[in-house]
Formats: sequence, C-alpha cells, structure tokens
Amino acid sequence: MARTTIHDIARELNTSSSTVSKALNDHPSISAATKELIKAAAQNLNYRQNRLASSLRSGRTNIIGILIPSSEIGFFGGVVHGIEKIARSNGYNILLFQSSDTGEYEVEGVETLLQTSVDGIIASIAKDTPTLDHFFDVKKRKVPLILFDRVKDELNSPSVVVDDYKGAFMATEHLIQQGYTNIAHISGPQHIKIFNDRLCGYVDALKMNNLPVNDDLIQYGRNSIESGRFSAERLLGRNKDMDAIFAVEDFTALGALQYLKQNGIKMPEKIGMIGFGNESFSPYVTPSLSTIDQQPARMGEEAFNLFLEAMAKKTAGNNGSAVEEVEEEPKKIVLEPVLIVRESSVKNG
Amino acid sequence: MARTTIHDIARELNTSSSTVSKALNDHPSISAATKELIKAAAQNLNYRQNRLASSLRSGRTNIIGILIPSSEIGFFGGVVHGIEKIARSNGYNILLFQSSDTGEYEVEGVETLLQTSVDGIIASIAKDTPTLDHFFDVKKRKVPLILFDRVKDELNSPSVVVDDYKGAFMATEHLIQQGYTNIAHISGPQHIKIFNDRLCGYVDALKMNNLPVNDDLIQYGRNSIESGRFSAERLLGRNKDMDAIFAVEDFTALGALQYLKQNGIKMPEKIGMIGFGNESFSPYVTPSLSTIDQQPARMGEEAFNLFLEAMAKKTAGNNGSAVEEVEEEPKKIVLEPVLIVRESSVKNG
DNA sequence: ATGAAAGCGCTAACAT
DNA sequence: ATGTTAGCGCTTTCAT
Repeated sequence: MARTTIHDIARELNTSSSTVSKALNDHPSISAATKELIKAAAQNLNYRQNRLASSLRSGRTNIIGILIPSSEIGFFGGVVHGIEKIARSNGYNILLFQSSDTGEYEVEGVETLLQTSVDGIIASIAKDTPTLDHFFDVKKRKVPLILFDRVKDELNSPSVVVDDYKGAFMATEHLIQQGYTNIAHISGPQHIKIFNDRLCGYVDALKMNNLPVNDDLIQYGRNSIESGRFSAERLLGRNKDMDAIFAVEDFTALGALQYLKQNGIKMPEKIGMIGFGNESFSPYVTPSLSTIDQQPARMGEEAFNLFLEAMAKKTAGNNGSAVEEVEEEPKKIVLEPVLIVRESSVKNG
Repeated sequence: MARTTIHDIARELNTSSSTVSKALNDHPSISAATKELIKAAAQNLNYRQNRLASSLRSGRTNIIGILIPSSEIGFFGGVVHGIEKIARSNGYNILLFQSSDTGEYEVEGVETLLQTSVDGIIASIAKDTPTLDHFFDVKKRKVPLILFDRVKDELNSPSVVVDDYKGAFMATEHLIQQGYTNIAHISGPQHIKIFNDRLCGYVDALKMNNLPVNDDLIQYGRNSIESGRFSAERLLGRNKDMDAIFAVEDFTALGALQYLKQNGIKMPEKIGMIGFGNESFSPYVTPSLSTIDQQPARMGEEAFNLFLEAMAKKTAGNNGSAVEEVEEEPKKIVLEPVLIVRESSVKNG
C-alpha cells in the first residue's frame, strides 16, 4: 500500500539502498549489470522517486518559480507557455504565482517560492509594488532572479524585454513606406517607460524620413478602447489632412478604428492604422489591424535561458577558487519586435 | 550564510527545536509568551521555513498539480487564473504542466506531479491521449484527481464542465425571441461530444418553440474560420430565406460573419448571428458577436473546491473507522452557460 | 564496484 | 507547557 522506496528495492535484491540510489541515478561507479537489475526491479515494484526527499538532501528542486500579474492576460499566458515548454525539456518544472498586479501578493509569492526552495525565479513585476525589498531578498539568498517585460534596473538582474523604441520606429516607418505622410500618434501616460519609448520611436522615424513632427498630431491617451475613440476624434478635429494613426496599444487602435468606421472614414484608403501588441482580436477586426508583435513565447524561452546561464555561473562560482566576488553587469536581452502587416495599413491592397 | 533553521532559533533562545516548530505553527500547547518570543527571534534571524523538510515529514506539500493543454489558449489561461487565485487564498500553490495536447507529455506530467507529491491534480485531458493508465495511476495512489472541460467518464472522478446542450438551447432561443425564424446551425464533427450536445440543444430549442427543424439549415463544419466562411456560403446557397445562424464556436461564427459582410448582407437586420465560447476577439468584431460564455475562471474555482472536498473526504476516511470502502458516485458540476448579447443578434438595436 | 553511516530540516508521538 | 526522540526517503562521503 505504501509507496515503494529505494530500501524496498534494496531488500528485494539483497543489496543496499545507496547502491540502488546510485544505479537509479546512473552513477558511473555502478556496473551496467547491476544497474539493469535494479532498474528492472524498480519498474516491477512501480517505484517512483520521492522528489521531496531527494531535493531536501541534494539542495536542488529542479523547480523554478514564475511570478506574473495574471495568466488571464494573453501576453503572460504566452510567456508562461514559452517558459514551461523549454523548462520541461531541460528537466525543470514550473511553480506559478500570480500577483494580480498587487505588491502584497507579490511579496507573498516570493516568500512562498523561497520556502519551496525553487532553483530560480522568473518574474514580471507588479504595477503597484511599493518596494523591491522582496526581490533583493531573493538575490541575498543567491537564488537566480530573471526579469521580463516589467523590469527594474535597480535590481541589477538579467532581463528580457522587447525593443519598444524600435517597434514604434518600425510601425511608423511602415506607414511612411505605404505613402502616408501626416501620421498621428496616440500615446499613453509618459511616466511609464515603454510609452515614452514608443513616442520617441515615432518621433525619430518621422525625423529620419524628413517628415515634420507636429505636436497637433500627438494625442496623450489613457490606454483604453474608449480613450482610443476619443483620441481619434480629437486628432481628426484639429488635423483635416491627417492620413494615418500609430496607436500605442492595440486596444487604443481598436477604439480609434471604431470611431473612424462610425464616421464613414475608409481604412486604409483615407486613413491608415497600426497598433502595438498583437492582441488576439487584432486579426479579426475590420479592417484587420496591422501591429507590432512582442513575441511572448520567445520571451519566455529567453528568460529561461538566462536562468540556466545564471545557474551555470552559480555552480562555477562554488568551486572554491578564491576569485574576487565581482558583481558583473547582468545580461539584458532585447528582443526584436516583429512588424505584422494586415489590412489596416496597406493602401494598395 | 547558511539558511536559518529552527535549531538556530532554539539555540538562540535556549529551548528545543520542537518547541520552536510548535510555536511557529501555532500549536495550542505552547504558551502565548513563548510563541511571541520565538516568532520575534525567527523574524530577527530572517528565518524561513523549509517546505521540503516540512512536506517530507508531514506527508503533504500544499501544492496541487495542474495539467492543461496550453496556457497560451485564452480559455485555459482563464481557468488557471481561477484556480491559482482561490488556491492561494486556501494556502495552496500551483505546479503547472502543459500537455500540448500530447499523450506523451501528459504521461510525463502526471509522473512528475506524483514524484513531487502534489496533494491533488486538476486536469483537462489531452486530445490524443491513447490510454488513461496514467490517470488510473493517480487514483491508485489515492491522490485526488479532478477533471474539467475535457473530461472522461471512465475515470469516475469529480469534474466540472459547462452545459453545452443548455448553452446551445439558450443561444437558439435568444435568436427566436429576437424574431428570427429560419435559423441555421453550423456544427462540428459529431464524434466530439460537445458538438453533438450543441446540435441537440439547437434542435430542441426549435422544437420547443414550434419551429420546424430543417436539415438544409444544418451544416457540418470543421471548426475553423475558413470552415465558417464556407459553411455560410453553402447555407445561403440552399436557403434563400435563412435569417439567422447559430455557430458552434466563435471562430466559426467569425468566418460566417466575414463571408456575409463581404457579400453585403447586413447583420443583424438581414441575418442574425450568435457564436459559442466568448473568445477575446468577439466583442471587437463588427458587428460585435453575441455568444455563450463558458466562465473559465469560475470553472477553475469550482474545480479547486472539488479538490478541497476530495481532500476532506480522504482525511475523514483515514480516521480508522471500519466503514466499508464504497466508491460513491463522484460529484459532477455542470456550470450554467451565460448568454452574452451583443450587436450581431439584436434586430432592433 | 558496493556498502555503512550520517544527515538534509522538519514534525509528531511520547515522555516529563 | 516544554523537551526528547525518532525518522520521513533520499544523497553522499568514506570505507571496504
């Protein structure tokens, strides 16, 4: 009835539990014949390793903790998918925690992950985290910490983000190449870095292509569909010759798109449109929405790879050599944004 | 440098580690004063419980394993969100495994979860699982197994699904109430239970409302956007007076919607439309798509509650009373589908 | 190549 | 109310 242990196997074969343990772990000092014997017996007795005991003894769990705002959000679901897939193929499992963008839950999550002795933590930081103490705690414990998307430079951790500036630049330049010349931008709150980055990308793309930057063509919204609708109205009101909009997020673009459609303005003929984020609805609106993809699954993979590197470094550091503990510059991966061209931005479909 | 243990605390306070353990776990036999003292010391020494050791000893991990096809799929992301949220508030954590709808990965996932001694498993079964042996293994180990959405009656496990028949019935009846009378249905492969259930719901709603069931108005598709487009064309070709479509999935509805739009057929005036599944794009297509919501987060919560019940039953069973071990009928929760009315089905908006 | 023995950090039965 | 003790199942050093 009770679970089979290595002792049961040892008894069965008149050998010792340490031999069984070694055989099962393919230790080189055990003969091939013994290994075969032991593995067969294990199979017969329906043995299954107790990972708790193994981890307690060895000090590693092969579990990595993931901390995200919510798996309900498409982007994070995609990242988790990416991490889980590559983690599994490397013998790691995923312990998932959602912060709901709350600092309180985030602290609790980090606490639990540390208690569980996860081998590392991959996190995207909650919006309203008042302090970063809990993350410094992780570093203090020498548990590898990798950040993605919502990163904080103060933590001095390896990270992976998408190049927002470049994505915005690509989006804007794409519109220019399609023949649009009076291109507006609906931005977001400027204290959030990514929105400012995207604004800069927009501005630089115009400059680089010798187009004037017109303040009237820039509208600061609040990142909602409603705000997109409103912003489109305002932009159109003061710019009779506006012929394209680059919106800071697909949701904003969607609102603008709805407004233009309601007012009988043809897209992409009269006004071109491109968003940012490649939301799941974007291919299916009318006209289908051109956008910038942030490669969520890829981001997850890269984050896991950074974790593996950190682990390797940690192991190497433990070899007892008396090298000075120099905190080196952490690796920061910047993913290429991907331009997705659909109907809303192609004048001559 | 090394982690603080209860022994460190005991040494610090000249007491024993068992007292410390009890105090930290709020055991009633420890005086309030001692508890306070010990908790303060723990705080000072930055003590953090080692869950591995605790779990190894106590036999429970407070971790539940989740097995889903993919967190990239919106529905499953929502379910995971629901489970994680309620699990956390009950002191449980989530170990996540994705099968990618592959039997092989699913087997591997179950294996890992059992090795990790999870307290229970909540799973949605992969499409191409050739055998259910791995799940029977779970039951053999007396690990509570809860299924959702993709369930198998043979496993005789508690489960939670949405009432597909009723959802289809509601969708069809809604169209009838809106004044549509020649209502078509785009169905899916009939060997998949949910699609057949939905077909039955459609048929019965017509009958119940004294409308004729016309075979020409039923088209069997393959559950894709493309198939929806094609099906709409076929239906329209042989039914000049068709005035509404109930599609088996939102994706199918979307294809049909695209076809009708391209052919200048006004919705909802000329033809009404409703889908099933409440996909994330559905509110944003034109016209916005009426549909049936499957309550993913709610489904996750209910699944977790079933797990708690199973745990309670298991604990109660262990009290040594000599009751006959009768396998009782497992509880099967059937969630109410929710009708979401949007533009595509409201004639007199 | 194999085995003996110690111990990872904790809990819980049993003394006191 | 507190302390002693044993041991969960495994890995790993050291001896043989």
